[in-house]
Amino acid sequence: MDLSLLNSEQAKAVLHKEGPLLVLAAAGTGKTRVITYRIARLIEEGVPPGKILAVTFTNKAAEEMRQRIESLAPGRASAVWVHTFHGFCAKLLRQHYEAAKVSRYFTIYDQSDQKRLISDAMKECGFEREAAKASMYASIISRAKDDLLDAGSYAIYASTSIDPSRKIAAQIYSVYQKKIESAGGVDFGDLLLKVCSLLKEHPSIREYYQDYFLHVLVDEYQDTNHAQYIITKTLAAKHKNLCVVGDDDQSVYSWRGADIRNILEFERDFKETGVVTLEQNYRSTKPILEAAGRIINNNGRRKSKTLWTQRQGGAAVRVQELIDEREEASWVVQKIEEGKKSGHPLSSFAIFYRTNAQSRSFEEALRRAGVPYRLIGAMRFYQRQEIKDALAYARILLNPRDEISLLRVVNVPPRGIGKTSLERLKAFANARGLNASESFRDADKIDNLTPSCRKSLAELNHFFDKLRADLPNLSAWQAMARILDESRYLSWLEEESETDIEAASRLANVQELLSSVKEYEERRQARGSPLSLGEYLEEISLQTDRETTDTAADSITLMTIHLAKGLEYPIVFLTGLEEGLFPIGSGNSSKEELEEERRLCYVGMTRAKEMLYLTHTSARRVFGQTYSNIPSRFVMEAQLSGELSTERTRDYTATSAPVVPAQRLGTNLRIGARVRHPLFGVGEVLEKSGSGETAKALVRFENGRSTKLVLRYTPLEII
DNA sequence: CCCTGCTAGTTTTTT
DNA sequence: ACTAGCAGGG
Repeated sequence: MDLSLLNSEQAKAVLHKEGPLLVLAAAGTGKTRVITYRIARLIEEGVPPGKILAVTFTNKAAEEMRQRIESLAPGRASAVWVHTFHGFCAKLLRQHYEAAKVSRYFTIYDQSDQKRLISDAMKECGFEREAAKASMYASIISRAKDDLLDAGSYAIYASTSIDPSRKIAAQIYSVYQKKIESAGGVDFGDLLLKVCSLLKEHPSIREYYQDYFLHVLVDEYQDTNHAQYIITKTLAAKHKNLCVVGDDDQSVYSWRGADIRNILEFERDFKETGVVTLEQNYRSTKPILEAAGRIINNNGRRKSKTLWTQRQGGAAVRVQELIDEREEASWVVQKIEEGKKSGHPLSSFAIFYRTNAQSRSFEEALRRAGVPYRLIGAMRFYQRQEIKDALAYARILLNPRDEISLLRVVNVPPRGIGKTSLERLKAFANARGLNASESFRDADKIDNLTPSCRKSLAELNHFFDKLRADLPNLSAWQAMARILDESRYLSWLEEESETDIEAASRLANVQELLSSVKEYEERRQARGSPLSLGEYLEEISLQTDRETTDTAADSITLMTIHLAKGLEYPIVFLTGLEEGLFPIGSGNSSKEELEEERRLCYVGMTRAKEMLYLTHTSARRVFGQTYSNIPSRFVMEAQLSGELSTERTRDYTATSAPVVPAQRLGTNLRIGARVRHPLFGVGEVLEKSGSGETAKALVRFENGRSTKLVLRYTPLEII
């Protein structure tokens, strides 16, 4: 192996022999290179590839790592265990389903399935009126699982809490857990939690894996949650060859349970840890690194690192203020067109934003200008209704107890099985202590069903039985094709498409799903074994987005900053740098939350290789209402000189409070009053609504434009 | 049981 | 501003 491509610190990490190793790899310092070289080196030294476990967070990262190992150690990469945490856990649970007390053919429920089930659980507990809070409870339950609190432990914890909502959460958690288990399902948190209990309660299994994995490597260690920490620690306990790579400055997933302490305290947790710090950046120009560095320096709790580069020169980071999000978008598009003229391919541009909603104005501007773009994330392929419908059929075939999926498609296409019939089915099931799926086949015994409904249920049952019987002889694609055909889902969409454009696009998506199954199948066949429907589902239920295979077309990229982590682009636009948007929710956010926003900003900036633009607007429409914004404190922290907008002289910390105190203006403002807005000019108040913080006024301005303004956020002046 | 008009939530980030 | 989910009538 050629080590000459590594700098001395990288080489130190690659060549580190036995014992724990912490690699603090700042942005763009060759983190993936270190981890893949290290694996290749281990293989070269005689470690069997099959006894190396490398864990990543995203499927994309896992795929990339596998490819890079393959190129360094040809023919041996496939034996290395390269997985996401969740993928690894799913594999273990299938392997040890009995010991883990899960159904052999368990279904992995994503967060939308989870939310549905939680709403059901809430109804059952009598919290119907709080249905809107399902996502809140979903997140409470998920965080509890990340912290390894099962329903029982959470109830104990809740009983000592003074917060009454904890007790409600505990009740919902317990009912939810019963439901998901009866449906033979696991959610993302369960994957981790159940593996932890498996390893804890079965010493023989634990010792087997502790023995088995000679080396454990974890990428993006700063994003691990407590459960992942325990899994890692347990697996590496015997050989103590644990190598973690990460950057505390890029920890941006605390809302998902990530605990930054895992990386900050690694040296304390694992005795005699080797520490390597990578600070030489190979990605960005000096001005970009310096600006990013000045910003991240405002964070208190971090392992101090300073990015540096040997590269000389580089264009200054540019800040641009725009009137509103429309102007922001057209300015960015204009810059892209200029860049294209001077020879940059479209693939070298990326637009980043804090929230998905911001993508819309960019999409509109790009479409208007005829610039091709790729939107990453937003409406994920596998989360689309029609895709979930199609997959629900497949899930039921494999896991007949899967109630969620059954209820999802039982009347799609319409089969005359409505709410009332389903209620009766559920009641019938409940009386027998079963879930709806389990008593579904006994439909003929259920009272009060209409004959047509009874007939539909019987037909559906027959359809499932027939396909289940044939399933062992079918490949994933054959199975999917038959499912979509025989369930009449496809022909139904075809019919609908004639009158409904949305159905047409859903049909196109389902057809795309079919071709993507085919693709998977062919890729797998190349490796020698056929792909079963079960294996296909396993792969994609942990996949949030289908990797875009058609990268051939030259296009620019749009995505949230979170999704941008780990990527790089020559020219980056970091947009919407406004107080309240980025950092988001300013005012009432804690110091920790603000520091996470700052890390996110740092992540976004350090994606740029050649040129970085920061934009902010003075007014932005949110929820259909115009808010007036001040530039993000991050703009000031970057201390950029030159082309900075005039706002630079403002005292940001002092003005991060609302521009106009609502109380004063809210009470003084009369209908008919003449007001002045810095952007829209002079106008007249037509209506007032709301009170206190939500007080709004409808103002017609002299340019003819009428806008409802939230007084708290609008710098209106009475004249 | 299906359709239509209303209401309420949505926009923080995702394995 | 937009939409998904729901209540109430056909």
